[in-house]
Amino acid sequence: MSRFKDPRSRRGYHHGNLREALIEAAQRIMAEHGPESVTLSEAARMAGVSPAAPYRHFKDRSNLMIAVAHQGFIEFADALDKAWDNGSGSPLKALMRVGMAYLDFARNRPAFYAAMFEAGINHGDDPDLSQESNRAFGVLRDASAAIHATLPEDRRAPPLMIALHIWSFAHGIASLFQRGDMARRNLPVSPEELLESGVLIYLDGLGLNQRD
Amino acid sequence: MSRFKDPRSRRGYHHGNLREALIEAAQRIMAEHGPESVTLSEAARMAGVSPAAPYRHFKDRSNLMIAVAHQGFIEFADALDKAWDNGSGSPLKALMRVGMAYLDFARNRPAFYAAMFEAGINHGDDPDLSQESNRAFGVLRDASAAIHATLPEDRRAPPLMIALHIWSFAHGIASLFQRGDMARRNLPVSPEELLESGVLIYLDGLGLNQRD
DNA sequence: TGTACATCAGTGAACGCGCGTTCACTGATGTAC
DNA sequence: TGTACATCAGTGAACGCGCGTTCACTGATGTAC
Repeated sequence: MSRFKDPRSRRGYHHGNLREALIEAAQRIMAEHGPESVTLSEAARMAGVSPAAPYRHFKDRSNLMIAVAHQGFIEFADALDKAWDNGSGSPLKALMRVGMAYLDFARNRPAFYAAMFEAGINHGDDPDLSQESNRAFGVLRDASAAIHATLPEDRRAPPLMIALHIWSFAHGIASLFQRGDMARRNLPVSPEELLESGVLIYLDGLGLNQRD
Repeated sequence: MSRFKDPRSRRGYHHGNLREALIEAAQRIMAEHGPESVTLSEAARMAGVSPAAPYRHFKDRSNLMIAVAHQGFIEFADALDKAWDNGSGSPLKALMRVGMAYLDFARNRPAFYAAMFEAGINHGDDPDLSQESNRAFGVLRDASAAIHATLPEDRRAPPLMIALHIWSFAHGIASLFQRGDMARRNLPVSPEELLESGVLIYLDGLGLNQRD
């Protein structure tokens, strides 16, 4: 796969993997020069093909951006699911792993993160996109449901609400402190510590027995 | 002020208020066609001046975007401060007002919100910008300190940490559900209810007496 | 196993367009005296 | 109160550039027989 990243490694007339190479190129452009710098021409150049070639795979620029977001959600959902690991360990530990995976993704895949959440792409428009985004959220829902099952009944919030709370919290931390702008702010704690402490306080408020 | 929004209302050779008119125009372009569509030329056109005129006020396009973000943070800090209202009512009520103002701003000023948080502008680069952004966060810090003072001592978290938690939470909800992409998701609750319920659970975890 | 053919995934030249930016300029405004 | 002058904030024409997009084309690949 990585041999296609280098234009020089192309052999012959057909690229063989152009679609993926263009997504990869778009992602690199975003990471290095911001989302606004992504153009079909530049992506074609990086992939080592003529400027007309991308039109075999993408109708236009925005189509490419949607593909980047789609790929991002696939990897995002995979990462969350791997962290979840079918809830191994205690529900609390599993939930925390998912939260940390969320932060990791925002830090290590800033271009994907931007395409997914900040590029103004309408998730409803693309079924594939919303399917993957639902899969990612589904992991958080599972993790929340597992936590929910351990809570005292009189203080239970609906599991979906718990999932939305935690998703929002993780997303806020990731957006504010894990990338670009504010990441350099002098915080007294790391984003990871911020997430963990906040979630623990929140779960305390739901009556979680911390020794679970 | 609003008479400058309409190019036809210009009288004479000098615009008289071009800088503000360009910021206003950039904001409208962002709201209608996204951040990527903002160009100095288009902003000039909307303000009714020649494409060279903006260069009297902004070095380049990114300079204009920074000015938009700056103006956004001024209005954002003002809105939070007004909601805070010197902590009138109970600390809890005042904090909730600030949180709601955060969501209101994201909904009603999407162009500002995008310029402030999603346009990849480095806050550290512009002292004016970071000053206003600090002022906005300062309101949340004050509100958190007021809450902190009412908490039982054995469970107190540092007030700064409380502020960071609540900021992240509000920001996550605003980013995910209050604008564009996900705003149309079928949520069982409104963003406002989501914020309020989450904050109440969180403060419960800190031992807040809900009758305060 | 070879050949004919259809299909696919690229080429490369060309075009129109709008943006960013510069330039010498000019109309309007403010102020010293 | 008038006048001279400096300064400021615009004009409008021009340019180079790179992008998006189209077009007829061609090399490579796969498959029927």
